[in-house]
Amino acid sequence: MRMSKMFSKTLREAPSSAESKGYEYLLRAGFVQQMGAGIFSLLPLGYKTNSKIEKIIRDEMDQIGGQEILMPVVNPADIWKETGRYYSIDKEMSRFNDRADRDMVLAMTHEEDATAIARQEIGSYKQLPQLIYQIQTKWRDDARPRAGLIRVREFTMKDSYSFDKDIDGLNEQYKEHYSSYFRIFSKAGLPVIVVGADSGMMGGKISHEYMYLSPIGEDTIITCDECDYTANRQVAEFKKEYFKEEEKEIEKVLTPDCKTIEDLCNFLKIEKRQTAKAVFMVGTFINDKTGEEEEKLIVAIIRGDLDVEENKLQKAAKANSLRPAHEEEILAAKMVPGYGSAINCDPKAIIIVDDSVKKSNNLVAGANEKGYHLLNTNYGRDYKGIVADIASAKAGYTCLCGHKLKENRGIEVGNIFQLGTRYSEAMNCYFTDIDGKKKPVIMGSYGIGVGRFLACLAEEYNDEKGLKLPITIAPYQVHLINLIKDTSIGEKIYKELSDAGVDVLYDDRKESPGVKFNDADLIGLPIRITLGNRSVKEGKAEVKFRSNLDENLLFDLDTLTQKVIETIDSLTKDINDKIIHKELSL
RNA sequence: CGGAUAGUAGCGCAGAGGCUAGCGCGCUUGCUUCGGGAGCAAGAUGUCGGAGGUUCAAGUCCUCUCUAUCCGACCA
Repeated sequence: MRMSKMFSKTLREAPSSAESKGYEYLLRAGFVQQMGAGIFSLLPLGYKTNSKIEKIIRDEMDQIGGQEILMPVVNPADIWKETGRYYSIDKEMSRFNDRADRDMVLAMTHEEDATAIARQEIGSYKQLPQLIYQIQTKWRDDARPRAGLIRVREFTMKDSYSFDKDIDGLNEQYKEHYSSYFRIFSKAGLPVIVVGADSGMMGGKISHEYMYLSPIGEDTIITCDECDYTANRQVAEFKKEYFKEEEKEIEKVLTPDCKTIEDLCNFLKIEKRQTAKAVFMVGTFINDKTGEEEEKLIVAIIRGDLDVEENKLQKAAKANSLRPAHEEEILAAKMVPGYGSAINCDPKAIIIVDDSVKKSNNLVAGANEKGYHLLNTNYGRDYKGIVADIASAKAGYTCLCGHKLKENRGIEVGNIFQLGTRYSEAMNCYFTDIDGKKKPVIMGSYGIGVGRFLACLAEEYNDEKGLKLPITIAPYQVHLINLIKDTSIGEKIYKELSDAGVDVLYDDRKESPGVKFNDADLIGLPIRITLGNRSVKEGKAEVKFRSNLDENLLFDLDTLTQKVIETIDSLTKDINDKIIHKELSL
């Protein structure tokens, strides 16, 4: 490609909307352009990179037996009504009516589609296992897109769907994806860690997320260096210490102005772990069949030294969504904010008790009366509820193995889910097994956000001058800069390299050297060849690596193409040598 | 959806009642220059986000609205 003909231009200053380095460079180098909130176009450089990422993904998916298909973005709402997600997913899924007033949706994921396709094609165990995948546009009307390409509304996703006759088959395909994803990310040079995850609205059981660790990430990942435990905070477990003593009688005490646990502890001169606090939420419960919504007050009781993890709470309460309760709602259920507990509350409220509370006793809790608390409250004796782990893990807490946990921010670039029969049963996707019986197909679904993948690479590979993407995914392998007025040598080398199959970006513009070097730094192609009078006079070209601009090599012009190909091979080999082979045992 | 900020030339910004809206970069033409964002000269570019209103006079004040960004709620 000749830079003189290139569609996009580079920007000297960052557009004001760019707040992360990676995103700033993607904009300035002309990889992407924003169209609206969370809506982007990929310009030629961005699209070339995107295509290289997709190729790595396709190769890997094909390798584990995937067959590429393409499903529609626009779906009849019927299939989404079959699984109930038409009702359970809120505004994030966009809906409209077609000319005949039929309900339509923009598919935000394709479990429904994949299942609808599979039920047509699969009838016998002899056809299983199967794996289909697609790389396709998703629209998710996120309430708040942010951070450039990290959280967008329209994006490209690789999603694959596995179909098996039994759990062993599912486990097999799940493990294949587990390993395959590591190879995909490492081939592109993106460091990721895998974490145990919440299966969220997918509704399955086992699931993992692939996280790129970055301070701009929106997920919190809990890890243990000692036993390699890693989990999204939404599901992370930790070891709680319990304190049991002889059970004492409940006792009401005056505790003026003690609306927070801190005030209460200072006033009573006790530790936070000796208290039980109540957190009030309102959960929405949706009937999958009718779409009817119902709201119920949820009271979460947790020991004062811990915090509630809303995701865990939502699961324990089996709620569709949660929001903080308003004061009136709390009062209506006979509880008092600031002095609340589950004791003598409205029986219609759902009480979820963290196991820390069940296993401790004689805790100080609210008396549901302004200015009063109760000493020595005990779960079981004084109130009952659903016991679950609803506590949020934090750095410094103790891992189940006994060591200290750490926390990091991360960006989810991929996920794998075991769906089981959630979709096949709901959508009547059955096969006849060897024993002649009809059984639901067992499914898994596996996603990679392609645009987010690119965004993460841009975050990972940059410096104060611009991008420096790895050779496996950089839009071009070589940046050829001609500084000589007589362009004949530049033209000759450009042709030689191109003919030899090298991906070259040739700066043939009539620009000053400074402009050319700065643009080359910004776009950051891995290998830079500079043709200048100094070296060309001696029959040589200068070669630099974007990853280390201080080192300057001289290659003979006669053998340049050959040497460049060798260099490309060696850079590629460096990355391939670092491909992570990791297996999951289930 | 709540809170905050911002919309003026392709990009970054100034102009905060006064008559013809500016600066830097970029863009166009010419000459010179040619190894780290060149110099000189001559140019072009705006419905001041939109709609209403106040005023003799509105980028400038008021109302409404749209859009974007950030914080939060939310997030397969």
